[in-house]
Amino acid sequence: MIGIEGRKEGLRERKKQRTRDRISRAAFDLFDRQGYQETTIAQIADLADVSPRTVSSYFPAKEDLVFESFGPFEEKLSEALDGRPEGQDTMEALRQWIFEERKVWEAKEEQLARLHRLIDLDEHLSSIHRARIHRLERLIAEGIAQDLGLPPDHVEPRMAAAAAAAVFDLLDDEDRDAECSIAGVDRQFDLVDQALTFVSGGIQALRAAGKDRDPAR
Amino acid sequence: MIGIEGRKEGLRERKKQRTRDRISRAAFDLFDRQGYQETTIAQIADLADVSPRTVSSYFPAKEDLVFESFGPFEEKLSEALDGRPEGQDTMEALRQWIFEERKVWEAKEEQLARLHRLIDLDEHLSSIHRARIHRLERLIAEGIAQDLGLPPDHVEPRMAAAAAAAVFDLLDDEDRDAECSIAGVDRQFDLVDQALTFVSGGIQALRAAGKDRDPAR
DNA sequence: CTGCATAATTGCAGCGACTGCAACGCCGAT
DNA sequence: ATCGGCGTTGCAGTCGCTGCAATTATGCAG
Repeated sequence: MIGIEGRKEGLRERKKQRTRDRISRAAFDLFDRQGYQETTIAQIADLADVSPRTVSSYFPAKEDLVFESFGPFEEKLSEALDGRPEGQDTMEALRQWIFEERKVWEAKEEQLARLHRLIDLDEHLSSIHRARIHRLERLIAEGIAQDLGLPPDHVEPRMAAAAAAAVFDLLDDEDRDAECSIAGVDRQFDLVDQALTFVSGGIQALRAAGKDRDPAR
Repeated sequence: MIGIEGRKEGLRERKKQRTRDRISRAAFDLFDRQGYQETTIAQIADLADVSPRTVSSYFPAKEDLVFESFGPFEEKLSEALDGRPEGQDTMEALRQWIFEERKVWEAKEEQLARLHRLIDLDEHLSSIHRARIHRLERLIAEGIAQDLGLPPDHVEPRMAAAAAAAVFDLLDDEDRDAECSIAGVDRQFDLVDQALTFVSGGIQALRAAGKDRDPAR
């Protein structure tokens, strides 16, 4: 059945990928032109030259067409935080991770801008986007709680994580304003740095000040 | 045509309200028993003894059945922040508002707990919930930005607002663990106090430290 | 009490997203 | 060339939701 296990898994796979791309492309084309809600699966199928059933089988939910483009965000952050070097705190790991990912984001800059504009325009998409960011926030909260030796649902780690997770919104906003791309990238760098420093400072202060109060929770 | 304009608008209104309640009750009954997704509009209609069409006309979206129970949250917070006394900062206004609302929440404690458990169990509901909280966050961010004399999309106000908005999650968690209701209420008080103090401290520190750096954005 | 204007409720037809199932056709390993 | 399996498709059906038009209930004027 299988020749060499580790083979490129051949022509079939590639064709499948191309179909997936065609569908995705068609979708964004229509989304940009008519909006998300206004675009039907049937239209996408037409433009991609496949049957509607096929679209649904590649992308079980219409939203998947949009959010797949972000890539496996959560997993990546999770790995980055889990695999951080001994002694490095979560905030620093987060900062580093963002600067790593920056390269990827720059490459997809234009696409990301489109994406965010799309999401902003649709309430349903916005909701999902919020939920996704919240999941990142939870990861960060876990990390910080660990750093501070507190239970993961403790107050401060969660406040700090919320603040930290807000950098993603900041970055998203930069994407949205596509024109800023001149000095944009460097400003993003500054922004993140500033923001995360802010939060770290908060955590420090907290660590010192919060000791005399018995921990809630 | 109209007798006394300012009348209680009478019996019709009351009946309508009762119908709305019946539908809502039926819905929660089924949601609790079978889950949100698993419950169909038709079932709700049956149990409430109305036609499916009627359910949809009272609650245009299925989710509305769930989130209406929260009341006009956003509007209330917005008013509270807008109408805060001269000289009082946003954080303090928020704190006060939460302590005001606490009475209302206590009254609906059990219902809120059900609500949160329901929301946690369903991805779609969770998304919407996140979006709702995010809207509160934006209100807070605006307020803080005003306090600090910064544009509303500036870094620090948003970080601080994110942290502040996280108190809602804290409160929600308390609701979720319905058993804690013994010391629960007071602990909520403590929690909020602690949390908001934390954020306020952050803002103070920020105000002092951030002055020498030119404002990003 | 009667009739009437208005409002609430309903049924119906239809759209769009999505799913399970079964058939069909094409790729590629043998 | 053949055959097994996978990608693709069509079909039928479910569910949420909407617009429209008919029907029923309600409250008020006379």
